[in-house]
Amino acid sequence: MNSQLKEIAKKWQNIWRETHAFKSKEDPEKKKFYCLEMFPYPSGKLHMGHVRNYSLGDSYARFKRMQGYNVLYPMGYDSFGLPAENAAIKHKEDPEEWTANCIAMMKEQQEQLGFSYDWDRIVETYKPEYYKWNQWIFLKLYEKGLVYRKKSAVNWCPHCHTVLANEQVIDGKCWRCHTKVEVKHIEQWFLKITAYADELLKDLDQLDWPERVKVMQRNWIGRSEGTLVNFKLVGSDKTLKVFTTRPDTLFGVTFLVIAPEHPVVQELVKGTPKEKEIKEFIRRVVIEEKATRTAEDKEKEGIFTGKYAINPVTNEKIPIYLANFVLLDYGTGIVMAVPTHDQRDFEFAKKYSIPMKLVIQPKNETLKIDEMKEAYEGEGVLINSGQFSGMDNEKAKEAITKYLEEKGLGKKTVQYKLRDWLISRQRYWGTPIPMIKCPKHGYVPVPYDQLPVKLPKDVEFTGQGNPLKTSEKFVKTKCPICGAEAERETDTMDTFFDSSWYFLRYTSPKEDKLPFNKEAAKYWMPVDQYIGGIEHAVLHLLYSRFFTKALRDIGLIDVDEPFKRLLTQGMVLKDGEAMSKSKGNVVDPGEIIDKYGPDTARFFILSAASPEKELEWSTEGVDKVYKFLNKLLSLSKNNIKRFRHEPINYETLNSMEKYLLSKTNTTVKEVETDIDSFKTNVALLKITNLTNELAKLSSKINDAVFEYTLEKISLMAAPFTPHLSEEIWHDLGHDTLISLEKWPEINLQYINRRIEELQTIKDKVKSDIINTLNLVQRKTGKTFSTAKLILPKAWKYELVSEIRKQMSQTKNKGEIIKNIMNIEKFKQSEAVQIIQKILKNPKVLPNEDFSREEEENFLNDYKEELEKDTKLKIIIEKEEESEEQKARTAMPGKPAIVLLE
RNA sequence: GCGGGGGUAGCAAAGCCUGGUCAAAUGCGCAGGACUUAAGAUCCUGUCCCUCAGUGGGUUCCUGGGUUCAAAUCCCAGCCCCCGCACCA
Repeated sequence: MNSQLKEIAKKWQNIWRETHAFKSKEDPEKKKFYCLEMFPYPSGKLHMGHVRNYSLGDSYARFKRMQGYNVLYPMGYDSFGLPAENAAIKHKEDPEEWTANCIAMMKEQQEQLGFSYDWDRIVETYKPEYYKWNQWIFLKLYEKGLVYRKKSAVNWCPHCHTVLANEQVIDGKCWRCHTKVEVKHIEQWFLKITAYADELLKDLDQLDWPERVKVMQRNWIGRSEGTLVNFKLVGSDKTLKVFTTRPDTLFGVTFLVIAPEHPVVQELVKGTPKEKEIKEFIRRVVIEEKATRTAEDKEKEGIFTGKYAINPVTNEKIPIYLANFVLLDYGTGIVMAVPTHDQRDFEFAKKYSIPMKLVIQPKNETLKIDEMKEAYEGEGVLINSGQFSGMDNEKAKEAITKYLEEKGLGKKTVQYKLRDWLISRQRYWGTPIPMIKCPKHGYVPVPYDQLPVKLPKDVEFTGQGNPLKTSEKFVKTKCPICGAEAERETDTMDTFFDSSWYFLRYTSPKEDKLPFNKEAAKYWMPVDQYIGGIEHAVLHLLYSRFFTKALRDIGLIDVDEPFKRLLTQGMVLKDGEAMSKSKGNVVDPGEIIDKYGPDTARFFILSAASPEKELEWSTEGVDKVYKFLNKLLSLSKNNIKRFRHEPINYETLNSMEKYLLSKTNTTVKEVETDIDSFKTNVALLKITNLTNELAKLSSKINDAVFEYTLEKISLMAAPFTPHLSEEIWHDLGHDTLISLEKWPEINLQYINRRIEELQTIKDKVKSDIINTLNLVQRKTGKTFSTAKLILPKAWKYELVSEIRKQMSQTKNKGEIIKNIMNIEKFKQSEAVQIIQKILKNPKVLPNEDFSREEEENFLNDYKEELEKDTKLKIIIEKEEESEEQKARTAMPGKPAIVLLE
């Protein structure tokens, strides 16, 4: 018994493998469904986060398959990256071997869990057959002008010995090793993601993604509309361009501030008496790390350049400062300062005693410069603003911009926070950037027919510098244009390049003419359901969107967005904390599978919490699931003789059988919608409930109904516990695979809400009898042998129906009472009580029309069971119209109970 | 500061969109019972307060208002918590 679930799992996994059950191919006749999880970095071992991710994806893929979709559900490995290289440095291992090993181990665990991947489509990014196409895409992007080289201040991680993209710096620290990043000024390769800024922003609206992910991307792209204003430099014909979102405050500008490292500064101060002092300031500010410089509490520091500019609308001469808070890479790196209406400018002006000018007056108060303790950033009416005075400030934004445009002093413009994507990495284990540096021709792309540029094997891993540089064979090459001695680029690509299009490769993983087959991609794309962690909200998920748009413009695909629907799954916790080695609270999936088998692990991780929420790992919970699954299995194993495939004759069924049929069908219906909307935990709960009902009623129902119900349960459970379901399906006498079966259709004729309702009344009656018995025996010391159940008077049933009718017609309480009082057959004094009870607490009003006979029949069917459970003789009686009843009879739907000695 | 998500019984967690079978699913914990030589497992029952042999009454779903015959659910205001972004001009 103990290992039965495990054995079953192995058995069916083998059968799936041998029959290629989950092989997928394009079929224009069928509706496709592309279900995908973020592919893992192959660390060698699965963790619970993986298990959760893939269990969610697999159950969904299986579900869609059962719904009749042609499902693409692949798996691969994001297998370039630092761990392999670090292993090479530390243990002298070959990164390629190391990686292949890790993949093999990981794949084995995934297979043990029974995920229904089409393994023939495996994609491994470290293989030349894959990264060749990275290089191909790089060159295409280069042709499109989307790749360029630029010297700039970049983030350098001293621990990883490489540069990082902006997206990979979190709180001034490296996303991988959490080392503080440093600033370096070097020339690097960039991808022009900013060319798609507007589209990346706009298309977010059409995505079925969690709102917070969309918000994070919106923030990251950071679009702001504003105005570019030209300020003339005094004593020169140069102009300084300034970006502002507040052109309405232009008349209040009393100084300009420039980022210290702005190139124009050198020019500005050259040969002036202040030159030395300013250069000192720049050095001090710029050398400081980026992180501390942009910290919120950083003291605002500045220095006067000795130069002046002209405010284009007032023609006033205003001083030019440098300050540490102005960022070179946002806007133009030059800011116009309005101390009265910007808090930062206000503080700066106070500190350096720069004059202020009020240009916006709020409606409810009157500001005076001398009394201001902080800047006024709200709305108001313009003052001291020439022809614009008196205008509402929001209107003035447009009016002043228009004025500037007419006079050639500025123009409307849009700014983004999004920066271009720096993809150079000074590490070995990545895709070589296919460029060659010729002394004569500069950087020259490697011709397409020379791809792939393979990673050399003759490199040294010292932990210092880029290992690629140590391979002479790799570095030394010829210029493709002139044939002269030239050097290969030794930078490799950011691994996020690999993961930005891998989902396309799955559609035709063996294609060798292009990165992927256009027709296949056209059929399968976009990914209908994508599942992964929130941590990629602005990394992988943004880059992939960019690639999709770029590849569309290259003409390879015709979709705008890669991932239609996204689920970000919650973390798996232990004792309220994330599992981590340092905390020693890691639960190893391998051990769990080994102990309980894959179905238990899958079922638990899917049922313990809703998918997007955090999940608390619980050993007791796993035990419970294990017991439950064993119970389900024995429900099949112990009843195999009952599976005789006899048709159900509805008319002859007893109440319990009818109840079970009804419950089964409503469950099928509900579970289907629950799974579709990823209420996986709720779906499993309902399946569990039905199974428990079946187990409870097992001996009281006929074989046909038993078989019917178990079959539906096995089908509903198939996406979650596929091995167990296959086994039951097999026990039931089918020779097909349940994994490839259709989702059960519901039989509306079997659905009878009334009978389900009565079932709950029956349970209630039983507990009422038992409770009453216990209580009365304790209090009176008497023993009882008989319980009389008294069904309320017939007219009460009619009364309830009448009240329902009235309530559907009017909402006026008084009117309802009056109408009913006019009906003579109801006993007025009691009727009023009932009506008032119902109106006060409408839940006592049953949904369906009641009939006393129906209820009586139902209770009679259960009489035997009640007698057994309560050890009392049960008498069911009707409360007669004339009879003076001692027991105050309950509302219809629930009989009164009288105990007899 | 901007934006997103939340606050439900001892705990965890459904319900809220689509108001009424909601004193509120389910799980854990706790209590009682059945079975058992016993333990375990399993099953049943109870678990806001009061009362009663049963119908019942009272007070609950962050706080305060509102809409409605009827609010955990809809609307308004406030408090608190979590997350993302942020010297962005």
